[in-house]
This record gives sequence, structure tokens and C-alpha cells, in this order.
Amino acid sequence: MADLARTPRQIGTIIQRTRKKRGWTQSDLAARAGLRQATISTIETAETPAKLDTILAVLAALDLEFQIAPRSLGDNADIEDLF
Amino acid sequence: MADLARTPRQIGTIIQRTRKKRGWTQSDLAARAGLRQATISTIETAETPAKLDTILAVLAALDLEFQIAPRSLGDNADIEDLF
DNA sequence: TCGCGATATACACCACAGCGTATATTTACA
DNA sequence: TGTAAATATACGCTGTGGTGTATATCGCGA
Repeated sequence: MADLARTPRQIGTIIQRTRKKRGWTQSDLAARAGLRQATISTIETAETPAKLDTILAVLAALDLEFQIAPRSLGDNADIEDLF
Repeated sequence: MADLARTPRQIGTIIQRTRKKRGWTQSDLAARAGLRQATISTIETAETPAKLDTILAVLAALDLEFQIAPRSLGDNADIEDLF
């Protein structure tokens, strides 16, 4: 089930949760994503909003991906199109 | 149905498609997102990877949102967890 | 085809994310 | 409790994305 991600904070939380689920340290994830441990730290705590490609790299390293969906309809939004 | 968004280019395409569906110009979208028309242009053409909060602002203006889901399982990924 | 709205580009400037390096500080476990 | 691993911070530097202003180019309807 896809997690909602409207803010950098929510994104950071999801990344951290998934990383721990994989049993990886921040350094592990950093190495796989081609980043520094410190960068993972700032992303997870959402200290500063990251760059899009940085987040995409982290998600890829975690075997995750973004999806884009209509907001107002909730998760089970399967409505064909928003007019 | 949620669109997959693994690259800045895919994200730009989805944003453009949704904007046109709304019947908005780049200037319209820019105004609603607190950005410039030129910025919308570079995002849609994926000329340069944007910042995360910029993309989030554009998505919000379009009443869209990110979701985060496992990559390898396709869209109907409802599997409990990928630990 | 003409003209105007829509989109793409240009240039100087500023803000800031991520880097390298390094060190606090916290957490977990023997 | 002590200590090593894991995480959070620090500092100067660099690359670059977004801004303001402005213009060039494209596309489409009359």
C-alpha cells in the first residue's frame, strides 16, 4: 500500500522506516545511493528540503518509487480522471 | 490510478498533462504555486532537476500528491511489507 | 498569413543543498 | 556501566535551482 507523501517530513519518515526495515544504517543507504551519511541524516529529519534527484536516488536505493495521484480522493482513488 | 514517477522527466510530463487537463496556462499554474512561468517551463521539460519543495508546491497547486510505493511490484502492490 | 497568446531562453544575482572532512552526541549491547 | 557503533552537527566551499526582468520563438485561431 502506497504511503502518502505531501511534505519533506513525511518523505523523510517513510525513508527512515524503510531503511530500518531493511536493517541498513544511514551509511549503508548513503553508499548505495551515492550520497553521504550526513545527507541521509538531514533528509530523514527533514532538516532542509532536499533536491528532487537526491530523493529519487534514495528511493531507488531502497527499491521504492514515487507515484502521483489526485489528492482529494484519498488512497483508493481509482477514478478515471479528474474531469 | 496513480502514475509512476521515477525520473524528473516523468514527473514533468505528468505535471504538464494535468495542467492542460485543467485548462491552465503555465502562468496560471505558476501563480497558484507561487512560482514563475519560466520555472514551470523548466520543470515540465525537465531541463534541470528541481528542488523537492518546488515540485511539492506544483503538485499541491494541481491538487496532486506523491505516494511512495515499492518499485518492483508494479502498481497493484498491496503486499503488506517488503522488509 | 497575420497577430497574439503561450511557451522557451537569456543574464546577472542570491540562496542553499550537498560535498569533504571532522567531531559531538546519542543509542545499543556486551 | 562502559564502549563501540550509529546518528546528528559543524565549517568552508561549490554547483545550481529559483528569482526578476526581458525577450525570442512557437502555436493556433481569425
